[in-house]
Amino acid sequence: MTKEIEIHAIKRQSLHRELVERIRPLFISGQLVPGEKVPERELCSKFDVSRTPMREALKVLAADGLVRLEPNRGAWVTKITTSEVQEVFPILGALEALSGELACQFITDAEIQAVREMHENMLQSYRNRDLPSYFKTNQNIHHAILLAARNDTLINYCETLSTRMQRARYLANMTDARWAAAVSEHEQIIQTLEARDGQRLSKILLEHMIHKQDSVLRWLRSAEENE
Amino acid sequence: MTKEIEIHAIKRQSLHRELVERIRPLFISGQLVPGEKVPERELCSKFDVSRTPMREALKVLAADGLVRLEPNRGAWVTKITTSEVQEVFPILGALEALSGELACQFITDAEIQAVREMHENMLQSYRNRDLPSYFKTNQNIHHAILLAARNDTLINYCETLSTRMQRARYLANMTDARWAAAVSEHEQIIQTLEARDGQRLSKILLEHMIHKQDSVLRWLRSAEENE
DNA sequence: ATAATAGATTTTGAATTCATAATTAAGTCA
DNA sequence: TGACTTAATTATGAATTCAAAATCTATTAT
Repeated sequence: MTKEIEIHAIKRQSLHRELVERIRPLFISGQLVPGEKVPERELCSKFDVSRTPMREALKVLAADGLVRLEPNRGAWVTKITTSEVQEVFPILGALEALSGELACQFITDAEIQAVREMHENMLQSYRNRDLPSYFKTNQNIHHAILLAARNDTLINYCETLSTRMQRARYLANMTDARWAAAVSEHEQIIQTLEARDGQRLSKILLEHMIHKQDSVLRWLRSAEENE
Repeated sequence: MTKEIEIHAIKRQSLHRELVERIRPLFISGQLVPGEKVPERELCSKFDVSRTPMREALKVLAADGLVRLEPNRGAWVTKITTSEVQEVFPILGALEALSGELACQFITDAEIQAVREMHENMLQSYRNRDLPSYFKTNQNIHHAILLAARNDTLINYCETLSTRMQRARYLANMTDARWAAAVSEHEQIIQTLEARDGQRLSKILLEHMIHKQDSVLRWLRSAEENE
């Protein structure tokens, strides 16, 4: 029996694209801090590229709202403001609601199974009070549902907005009660996904997002106090 | 009585930003045709800029999905495919629904009045069977509602997606029955806005968007036949 | 004639260069 | 000392340059 050889088109990357992909995580990891200047020259030497592709990448990141370009004064990491949070979360809520609706239509049984397993892992992280691990698995679950929506544009939009909001590390500020509530919300999410009840899933995801927004706003307020 | 002098900060623009704003309309006006190559050099000489800011602008337009960058082969105007339409309209629907909901919260009486006037103008264009004028007023109405949502991020997203879809000039293909239905949907939209019924408005806008999607898909199918 | 190859030309991506704006440092005067 | 000027330095934005890739053209072989 001959096995079909899978041919993948050669994926050629331009430097600016590679840079965008490699700089984006720096916002989440905290290496690029909101309110501070983007060290263009430093990034160029770290990635060993000239200023041209780096500046192209910064233009794209600016279009995504991760940096702000001040004419003749360079690029600055955007701050997370109350008004930004109040703008972005409703959008993210509407889009996650849509992703839930679509996911229920298209997700395979195997994928549901995989999400259930992620959920069990997340529960374990919760029991261990392992916040970083909980956070990662949590994200993986949302990402899996998003993928199941089979809509690349939607994936892009959600990820861009998510990245903007993830820079607020609100989880560090989450109360025990809120954490417990989030876990129970997730149990609902999985059950509704298993039942493939799109309408209900979209509603739950929207509420989940509103709670996240509240957490972030609370975190913001406490962060503002401590400065 | 002394009148307060209004001071506006000096708005400095970078070339690439100016270029993005001036190139975007070329997609709607049809000067940049889906499937064709973006004539980089030609655009540079038309706008009298060097390739650097032009290429920066193209990177941003690519992030918006208006052009596709093929490594070492330049930029191409993205085609409007069935799958793209099926991806984008549901997103646009969700976001317009959100904008309707928010608009009902924030819109002023004066703004509602202005929308009502635009609507009357649109009715006149409809009676005159003046499609371009109808199209323009139609857009103005949607834009006014979007503005009333008081959410800049939402405005950006809706406009970007709208631009992508407007390149499909489906209106040329609209049947008389569909045109009449669209007008009556608009009458509902205005009434619901006047009643400030956010829930209902978001539902109507979503349905309106689904009908638009149908029109575009029909247009696409007929366009495919004629090639 | 058609297909294949080699060379010339053009286009692209990215590094470099250069003028200008912004910032910092040094100097001047009250 | 401290506010104000001015010069030096640095950073930024955009034009230019240059190597590599793609495309086009001419030539040769079948």
